[in-house]
Amino acid sequence: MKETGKISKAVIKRLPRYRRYLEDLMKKGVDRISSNELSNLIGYTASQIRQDLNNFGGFGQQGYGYNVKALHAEISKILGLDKDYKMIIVGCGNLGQALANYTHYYKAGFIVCGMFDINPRLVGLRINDIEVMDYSLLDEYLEAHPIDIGIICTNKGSAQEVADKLVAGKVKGIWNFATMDLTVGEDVALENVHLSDSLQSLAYHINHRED
Amino acid sequence: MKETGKISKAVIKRLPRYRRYLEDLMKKGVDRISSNELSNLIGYTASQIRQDLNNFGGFGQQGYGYNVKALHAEISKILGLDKDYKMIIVGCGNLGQALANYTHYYKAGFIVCGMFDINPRLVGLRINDIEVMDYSLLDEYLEAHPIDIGIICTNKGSAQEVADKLVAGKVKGIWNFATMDLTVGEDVALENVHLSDSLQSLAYHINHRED
DNA sequence: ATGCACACGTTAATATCTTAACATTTTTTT
DNA sequence: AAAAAAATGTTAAGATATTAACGTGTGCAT
Repeated sequence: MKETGKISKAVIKRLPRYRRYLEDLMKKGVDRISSNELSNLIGYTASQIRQDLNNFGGFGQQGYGYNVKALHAEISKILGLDKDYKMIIVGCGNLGQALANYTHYYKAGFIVCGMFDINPRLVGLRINDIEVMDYSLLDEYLEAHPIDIGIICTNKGSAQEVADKLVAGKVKGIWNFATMDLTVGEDVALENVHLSDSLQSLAYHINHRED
Repeated sequence: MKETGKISKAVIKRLPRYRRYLEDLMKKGVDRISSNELSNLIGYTASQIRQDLNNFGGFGQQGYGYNVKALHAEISKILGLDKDYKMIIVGCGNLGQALANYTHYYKAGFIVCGMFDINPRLVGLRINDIEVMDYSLLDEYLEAHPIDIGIICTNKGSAQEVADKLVAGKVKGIWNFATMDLTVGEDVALENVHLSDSLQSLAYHINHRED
């Protein structure tokens, strides 16, 4: 693989999408594909596809195109999907519970190891075979179990405190669903899913459809 | 308000974030704020903030700054949050159910009017006071009830079919949670929440934290 | 009342991202 | 076997987006 200099975030955001289409193609038994054909499927220009992929190395072959299976494997590796990730969920309301199931079903490699909540009614519950533990046990749990990803599904009032605990507990990344921007150290990856923002964007576009 | 030419999507994505911070400021009783102070809070450059806001009109005043309450109201209006949106949810698994509650609690103005599922075990259930109807009734429901937003929480195999029904039923926008890119007409707004893509991005960033 | 500092709106410059063009290599066809 | 077609990697051009610079109007202090 080519020396990865500084890859822009826009490129990274596109990689999972490439991967999805390649997966579909694999399932259909397609062996090879050109940037032009991919362009027709995905909707990015062929030029952009070649440009994107070339950030990481020359995966294709002139006159031939790309080997679907090999490219899928390369992208998976770039994204780090050849590894496993241990995750915990903090905040076990509807969304937290949904994610506990979601990740279980859809994403091998992302393993929910524990769940935490402050609500006594939820503590002790088993969701998708994972026990909900009391929030006060979070610190010591993190000390005893190395965790890669912390998922925050609390209300916004608690989110930063939870993030601080996760960072102190040496998680490598945080997946944040709280309606709030978190401050974490440089060495912790942060991915926000602001559902509320997303819905508001949708509202805007609904009102400006003729533009 | 200024004539809205063609506003870039990046700007729109930032508006809800501005709005959130302004809401916090309102709650704290702050009356006025400068682009510099906002910059320190939000993390965008002051220049970008002025640039963004100026796309829609001159909301500030030289030597003074912006009136927090007025700016909040303006942004709300731009986003279309001065209106109500009737929504239905198709696919009532964990995620669909979570959203039924989520939107209820957190977003006045976004009203879940109906829920649909193909699973007989879910049909008839009441979630957050909304009855889950059989999926086969979707078409006639949409004919009888004008709906603004359709939320797709099905698996990817059904997502395009559902989208087609929603479009035929004259929804104005689709909020898509299925792991799939949908094709809809030009006159329908589409907002994707690809959780799986998001998690994969996070994985990438976890593995490239020193860059 | 006058001057100074503040801070917007706007124009200009810079940086980034996307698209197009092309030279080269491989495959396919005649 | 030779020529034509296909399709990459890469360089160049064009388009967007971000940041900086600046002129001007407003408020506050002396």
